[in-house]
Amino acid sequence: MTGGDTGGPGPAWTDPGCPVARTADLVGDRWSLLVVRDAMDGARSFTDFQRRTGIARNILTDRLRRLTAHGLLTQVEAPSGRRRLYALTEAGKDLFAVIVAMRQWGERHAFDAGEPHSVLVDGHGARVPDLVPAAADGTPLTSDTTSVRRPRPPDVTAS
Amino acid sequence: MTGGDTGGPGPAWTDPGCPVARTADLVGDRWSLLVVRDAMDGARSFTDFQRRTGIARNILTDRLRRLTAHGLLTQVEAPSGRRRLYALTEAGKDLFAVIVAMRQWGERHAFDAGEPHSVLVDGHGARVPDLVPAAADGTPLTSDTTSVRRPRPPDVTAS
DNA sequence: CCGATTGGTTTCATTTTGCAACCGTTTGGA
DNA sequence: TCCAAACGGTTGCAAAATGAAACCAATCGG
Repeated sequence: MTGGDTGGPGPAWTDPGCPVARTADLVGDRWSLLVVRDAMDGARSFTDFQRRTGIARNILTDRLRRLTAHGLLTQVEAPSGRRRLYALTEAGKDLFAVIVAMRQWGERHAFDAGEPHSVLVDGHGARVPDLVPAAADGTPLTSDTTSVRRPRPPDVTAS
Repeated sequence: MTGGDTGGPGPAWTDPGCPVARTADLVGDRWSLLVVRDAMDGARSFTDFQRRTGIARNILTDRLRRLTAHGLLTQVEAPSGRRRLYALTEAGKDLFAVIVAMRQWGERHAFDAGEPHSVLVDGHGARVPDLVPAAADGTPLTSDTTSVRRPRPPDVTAS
C-alpha cells in the first residue's frame, strides 16, 4: 500500500518548535495543498479531485486519507445516495489565508506579463485584495522588520 | 547529480493557469519553504541552512540552486572574504506573507494547548497579528464567500 | 439485465530523498 | 610555515515516495 499512516505526521515533526515546519509537514507536499484548493473550489468526490488535479489515483487515495486523518477533511454521506464525499473541516477551511497568500505570490512572481491565470473574486466579482502582514497599528511588516522568538529549547543536559 | 535543471520548473507547470499551483511547483516541497524561512531569519551560508533545517547536504545543494535559478535567492560575495553567501531577492522576501500565513495556521491547528513554539514578533516585540483575507471594504472573506474566476481555457478544437 | 461510473487497490517502474564517505579549497592558529 | 579544522560541496548507494496502468467490486442509469 502507498502510505497509510494515521495520526501524526509519522514518527516526529521535522522541526517540533516551528509552526511553519509543522504546517509544511502536514500540507507541504506537491498535492495536499492542491487538494485543499480544489475542495475550497467545490470539489467533493474522488473523481472530482482526480480530474481537477490530475494526480495519480493511488496517491490521491493516500492524500485524502492523510488529510482526513489530520483533520483537514471529513467524509460525509451524500444526502441522497451512498457515495462518499469529502468536505473541508474548519481547520481545512482555515487554510484559506495560506492558499490566498500563495495565489497572490504566484500572480506576482510566477507569470509573465499578460499571461492569463485564474483570479479569486469575492461575492461581487471584485478581486480579493493583497494580503499584507501588518503590525497592530497597521504598519506593514516584512521579514526585515520582524524576528522569530524561540521558546526555551528542551534542556538536554541530562546529569 | 540530484536535480540540476534551471529555468522553469521542468518541462511544464502542474496546472498552468493556477497561481496557487505555480507557487506550489516552485516552493511546494518539504524543504524549499523552510530554506526561505531560515533565510528570512538570518541564514546566509550553506552550513547555516544545513544546520537549521537538518536537510541532507546534496538536497540542500539542489534546493539552493533551484531557488537561485527561480529568482528567490541570489549568491552574494561576502564583504571581506571569499565565501559564497545566499540572500533573498525581492521575490523571495515577498514570500513573507505565505510563511506568516503558514506559521499562524500551524499555531492554531498543529499544536496542543500549552505546547511551546516559536513566535513571530515585530520590532517592539509584539506578536504579529493574524493575517485575514478581506474584501476592499474590510469584510473578512472565506472560501465560502469567494470563488475562482478561470481564464478562457486554451481552445483545443483543432480543425 | 447490461453497460458505464465510482472509488478504490495492486503491481511495477521511475524519481526523489537521505545517509555517509570523500574532496579540494580556504581559514585560523601554533 | 605547517597542520588542523571548517566550508561548500560531490559521489555512490539504499530507501522511500511517486506515477502509470491494469484490475475489481459495488452501484447507477436506463
